[in-house]
Formats: sequence, structure tokens, C-alpha cells
Amino acid sequence: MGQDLPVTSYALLGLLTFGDELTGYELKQRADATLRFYWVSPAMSQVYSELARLTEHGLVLTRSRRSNSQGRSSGRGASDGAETSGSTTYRLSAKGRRALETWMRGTEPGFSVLKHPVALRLLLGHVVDPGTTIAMLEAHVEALDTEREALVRVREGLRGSDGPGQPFRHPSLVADWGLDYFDNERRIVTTLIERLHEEELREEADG
Amino acid sequence: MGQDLPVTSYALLGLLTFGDELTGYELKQRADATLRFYWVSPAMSQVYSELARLTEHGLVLTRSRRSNSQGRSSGRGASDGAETSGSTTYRLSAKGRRALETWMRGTEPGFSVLKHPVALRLLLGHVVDPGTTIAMLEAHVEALDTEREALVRVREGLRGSDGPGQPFRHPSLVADWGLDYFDNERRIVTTLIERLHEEELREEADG
DNA sequence: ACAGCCATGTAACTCGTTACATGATTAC
DNA sequence: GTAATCATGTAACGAGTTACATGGCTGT
Repeated sequence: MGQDLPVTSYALLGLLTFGDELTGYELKQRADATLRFYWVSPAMSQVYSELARLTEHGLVLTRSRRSNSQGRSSGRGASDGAETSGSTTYRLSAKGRRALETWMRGTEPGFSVLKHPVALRLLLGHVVDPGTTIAMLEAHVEALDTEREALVRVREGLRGSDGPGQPFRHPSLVADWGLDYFDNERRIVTTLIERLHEEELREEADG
Repeated sequence: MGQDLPVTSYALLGLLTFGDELTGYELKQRADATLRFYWVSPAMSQVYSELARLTEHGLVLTRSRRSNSQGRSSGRGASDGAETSGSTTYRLSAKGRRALETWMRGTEPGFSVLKHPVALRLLLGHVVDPGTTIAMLEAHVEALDTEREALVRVREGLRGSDGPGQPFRHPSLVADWGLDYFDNERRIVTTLIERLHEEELREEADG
């Protein structure tokens, strides 16, 4: 009991706690919309293989549309020849919900990991000319604006059920967190650009 | 020309641009000290395998201590029986420096990826009781303080050569960025804790 | 009819980790 | 002498990606 799955499995499982029954495709879209800001967007193929694993462990239940051979993917035997077409939806099982609770209460979250290629390249700024670094940072500010806008749209979609006790309360808190993060990062990077600009001008003046 | 290496390879290569000649072990320590805040800390074993690859590509040069069989690890032949002991140091080659420049100028950095287990669990806060979520956030604040302190020590170590034009100018800029990030995150999370506390009290009052 | 999205997977591969194994040097 | 740190790797594995393959369904 309590075989450990990777965090991404629980993340996908968690996306199924918001009520509905989703296809792998829809789950991927949900991950792209929200999960990608705080975790990752797994590839389509990974979504399907994670769902297969979650099904094996009994943490999700399946239902087929437009075809018989309903649910459960009962194990191991021969004779499965009718899974040709139609989509499969997945929903959280009672066991899945318990597993999620156990995971959230019983395991340490661990610290966040940031893979920030822009910061990495700034660290190595002495390798290239200042102009290159400044241009990179300016492009990053634009990218931040784009990402922020996307998150704003997500946040907007939660309005109406984002109050205390309502279903999207926690997603909206996390979205606010993300928006604040973007604002702050924009401010920092803008300041950095100014600092680098000043230095460059001073250097040109001196020779 | 221009075979693409993973970003982590360039990150390690970049750590060799600050002058000295390092062993794999020392390189790992450097990565642990600074790189881990903006990128990742590769495992010891990966440091060695990356160094082997960088050597193959001619981007770093090796030197042996306390033993003959010096440098270059010239290829492919039979007869290598004297690599028993002593440490090997690595330094950036001219080709390596060119490769790094090309990479920094010619490839898109891409957007940052954040794997934030605390944010993920906050997103799923409706699965557990508010107390669990609040406790998790409080633990996160403590972890932030610890990490921030570690970064402060790194920043302090750069003092004296962190001015414009000096060798650790860019590392110090990135460190300042990181410190600001930690400050901001602490502020956000503290606010979130307060919000959740208020809600919990109100809920208890209402029943 | 064709484009674009919905829907599901397989195969090959790389990155990166943990566990394991070995031995030298330094500090107490 | 023995514990900690320095130093270097190998082997097995898992997570996650890209490329590929397939086909249905929907709007124009």
C-alpha cells in the first residue's frame, strides 16, 4: 500500500478532482492551461501513459463512448479486439482520492526547482557583449508579458466560483500567486536592463 | 559544426569561464553553490559524464595530477592501464569558448520552467483540510529563509569583484535577482497564509 | 475535398537520478 | 586508526521528449 508514483502522476490525478470526467486529450489541455505555470505540461504521449498507469493502480476509472467494452480494462487475458475507435473518459476513483489525500498529507513537498535559461545566460554575461545580454533581457520581458496575459485569461475563467469555500478557490489563489510572480519578475528584469544600460554608457564614455 | 548539447552541458562549460582549472568534484561544488538557484545541480555522476562528453568534443582540456598519462585522453586505441589514481582538472579550450559564445548568441533561451510542489499542492488544497495547507505554507516560508541565507552567503563571497567590468559582475547581478525573488515569494506566501487563516476563522464562526 | 481539430497510442531516445563500488588524502 | 572529505567512475533505471502512425469527426 502506498506505492510511490512520480509527482506528475499526482498532478494529473489532482486535475481530475475538479468534478468532471475527462478524456486524455482534455486532460492535456487542462494541464497546458494551468499546470504548466507551476509544474510542467507533460507531452500528449505521457498523459496517456500516466493514465494507463493510474488505471492499472485503480486510481482512476474509465468509461468508453461510442463503443461497448466498457471500463475497467480488466486484466491480463487475451481477447481484446474491439478497442478500435471512440474516446475514453477518466474519472477519479475513491481509491484515487484516498491516494491523493495520503500523498498530500504524508509526503514532504520538497523545495521548488527553477530552470531559468535567461538567468543562466545572464550569469555568463561576460562571455558576450553587453548588447546581446540586454537584448535577451528585453525579449524576456516581452515573453513575461505574453505569459502573464495567458495566466490572466485563466484567472478570469475562474471568476464566479473563486470565493472561499467555492470549487475554484485554490486554483484562483495559485493564479494570483503566479500573477504576482510575473509582476515581480518584470520589475526585476527591467531594473537589470537599466543597470546594464548605464554601465554600457559609462564604459563608452571612458573608453 | 554546432552539434547541439543539452543546456546543462553549456552551464557546466560556463562555470569554467571564470578563470580556474577545476576537478569534477570542485565543479560539482560550484554548481551546488550557485547554479542550483537558477538551473539544476547535476548529480556527481552526471558531472563526470558531461565532462567526458565535453572532452570528446574538444570543448575542455584535461590535465592530470600526480601521475603521467597527461591530458587529451587520446582516442580509441588499446592500452590504457595507468589511469589508476590522482585527480584530473578541466579547463575551457578556445574551441569551448567559441562554442559557448555561439550558443549564447545563436540560440533562443526559451522560457523558464518552474517546478513548484508547494504551489501544486496549494492548487489541490480542497482535497485536504485548511490546517494542512497552512502548515505546508508555513514550512515553505522557513525553507525560503534557509535558501535565502545560503544565497546571501554566495553573494557575500562575490564582494570585492562584483563591480562593473569585474569578473563576478554578472554572477552578482543574478544573485541579486535571486534574493529579490526570495523576498517576493516570502511576501506572497505570508499573505496567502493570512488569507487562509481568516477564511478558516470565519468558517468556524459560521459553522 | 480538404483543413484542422479531436483522440490515441508506439518506439526510440536522452537526460538525469540513485545505488553501488573503489580508493586516496586529510584531520583528529 | 578511523572518520570525513576528496575523487572518480559504472550500472540500472525512470521520467519525459520527439517522431511517427493512425483514424474519426467537423466545418467550409
